[in-house]
Amino acid sequence: MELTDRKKQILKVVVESYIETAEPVGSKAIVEKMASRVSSATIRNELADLEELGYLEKPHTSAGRIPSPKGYRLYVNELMEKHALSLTETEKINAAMQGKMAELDQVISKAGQMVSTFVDYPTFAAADHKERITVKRFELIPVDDGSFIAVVMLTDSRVKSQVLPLQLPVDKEELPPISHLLNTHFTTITTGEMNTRLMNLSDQVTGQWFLLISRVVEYAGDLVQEAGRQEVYTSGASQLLKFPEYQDIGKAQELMSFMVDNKEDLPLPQSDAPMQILIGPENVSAALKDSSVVVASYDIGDHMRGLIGVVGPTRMDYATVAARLSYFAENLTRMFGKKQLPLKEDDQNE
Amino acid sequence: MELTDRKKQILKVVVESYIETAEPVGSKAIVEKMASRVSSATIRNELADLEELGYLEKPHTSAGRIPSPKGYRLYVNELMEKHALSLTETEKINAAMQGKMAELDQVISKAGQMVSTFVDYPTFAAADHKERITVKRFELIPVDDGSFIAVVMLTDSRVKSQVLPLQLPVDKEELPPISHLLNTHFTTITTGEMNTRLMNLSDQVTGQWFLLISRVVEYAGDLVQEAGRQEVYTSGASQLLKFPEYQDIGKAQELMSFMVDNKEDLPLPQSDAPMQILIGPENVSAALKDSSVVVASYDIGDHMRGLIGVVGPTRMDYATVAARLSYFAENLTRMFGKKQLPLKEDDQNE
DNA sequence: GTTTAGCACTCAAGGAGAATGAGTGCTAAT
DNA sequence: ATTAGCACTCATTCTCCTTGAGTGCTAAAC
Repeated sequence: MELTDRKKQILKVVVESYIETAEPVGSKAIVEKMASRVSSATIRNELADLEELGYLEKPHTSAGRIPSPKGYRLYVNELMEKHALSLTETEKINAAMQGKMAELDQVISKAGQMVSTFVDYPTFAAADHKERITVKRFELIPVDDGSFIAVVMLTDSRVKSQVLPLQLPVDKEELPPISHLLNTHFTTITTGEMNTRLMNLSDQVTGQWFLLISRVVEYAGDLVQEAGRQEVYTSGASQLLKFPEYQDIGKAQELMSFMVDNKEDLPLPQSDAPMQILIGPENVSAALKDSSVVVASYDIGDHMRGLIGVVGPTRMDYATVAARLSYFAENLTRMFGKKQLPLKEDDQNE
Repeated sequence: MELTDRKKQILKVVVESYIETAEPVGSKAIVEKMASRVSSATIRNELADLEELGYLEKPHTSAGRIPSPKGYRLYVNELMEKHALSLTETEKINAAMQGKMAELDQVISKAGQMVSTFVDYPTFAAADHKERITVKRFELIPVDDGSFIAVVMLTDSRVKSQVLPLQLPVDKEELPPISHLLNTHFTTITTGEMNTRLMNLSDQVTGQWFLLISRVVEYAGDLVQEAGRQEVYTSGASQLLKFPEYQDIGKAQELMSFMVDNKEDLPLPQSDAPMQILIGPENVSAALKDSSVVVASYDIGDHMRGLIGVVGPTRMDYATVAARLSYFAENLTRMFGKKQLPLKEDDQNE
């Protein structure tokens, strides 16, 4: 059987109507929304065909039709009209993005928050490192006899610091040579290598030095570890509850517990394309089997990619969400992608 | 009318039964759980009295009784038996607390998480500063011609740092005197005062210096501002959905949106006492009018107090929650309260 | 060979009673 | 003061019925 233009037209009407109302769509309703004047009986014949082809489903015999995941897929691929943003919409987005997204750590989560409020769906946000993060530079600052500050700069230009206390007093004069040693031997390597080098060092320096160095290396190791771990932020999760498909508390709780309490376990889709739409069962995660996700990615500096996913029922308003999300992602890349901003200045080729 | 011992006894049975089952409690069920052998008719008379006194309520004429907020209050104040933790419970808590709570920033949120998983209710966590936080020390580290690292140590011993880029190149030699200037003029003062001093400085130093200093002061100002702002963390919010009282999606969403998306707006109860129970309408926040909160506080260092609140329906298991929470809070104070740990070493009396 | 009118059929949703049963309040006897 | 007993209330559940939206099929019309 063939998928005629009229069948596609009908499928489009069904999808869009169902997205709007969450109610099964009947033949009569379709007639009214169609350009060409045909009778409801004709539509019914076409609907039967579309169902046989797998694009539509019936909740029960005497209900209208709802789109199947395959139906949504066709809609998204071929039928959906690229929704252009209105001037007021772009203005609102631009205004929102003016805000203070200076701190790199905050960019990712803030971006997710903004998208969530703007598309009216829950979102998750994360960042992918293209390369492994290591320590780029150490610096030690004396505080008093019993403690000092360790400053650790990572390859992604983030700088972390903490007061580290010591059992033994340390001479201020000794800190510069120690940090020199750290910089020459403990940068650009993995935590594993750090530990081996630390072991090798144990009989080459005084116990005093060794103690201090191992404290710093431990701290740096934690940082590298933590930086490598994918931090996932979510925003607007409570909006899920407003959708009729999550009125069933069981369904709601399943997804909700992922979104708010087990963000780490959310399997993030790989993002080769700038934008990707995952419909229902296309999601790997079982918790998302009845939901859809629209994911976009954007550049952060030269070595990181931010990821924003919009989560909703399969009946999500793909056209609007996709339009707004991609506009956001493009602007984020524009703002943070190049190494022009306060965020980033890798000078590895020095 | 008087509140006899038997009435109290009955009230206790009603509260505990209702906490367990979430079903109105009838006179017959009460008889079975009472020590003294009386008939259900007698209980009914007593129940009528208790209702008249405002301790109980009826959902409708032919249902059993449920406790009113006043009833819960009496229960919590007088009737509740202090639930002692079993050995396995304390062991589990102790084991959980061994974990890595080293980073001060993480202590607060981690504490909330642990309590949530341990009491099986959602929690919020925050920290209260007893004193205003200001900058304790500045340090500037050269990176390259175009940028430097600003290290800012706050009075609560947290150290924050960031790469700050500059338009003009800066001589490494100039950084020490600049940080000396910052340390003598911009520590221990409010952001407002920082700005006035910055203004005064404008015609006393070169434009070069001024630019650099104002970048640092701006950064420090943001930090102080941010440190002053109450950060609120929540954990386990999705557990709310498992309680029958939040099966009504409207109710659930109201509280949920506070817990996951507007944490900042959660009005935190003041914590003079080490532990406080707020029942239903005793909560100031309208969103919590039908819920109860058990709050405990613990010391972090000498100048901070952590706050953990357990959120649940008014039908919350006060005895168990209170016991576990207070055990946690005491241990947290033991772990972080004194200035012995990696966290804290204020030497203001030096 | 489409298209359409017409009709029988299906089935969820909603409403009206009726039965059930848990629970009450009251009264009169203990 | 307590209790047995009884009439009463009312949410819940079930059944039965109606309604109406929607379908599939057939036979005629285009």
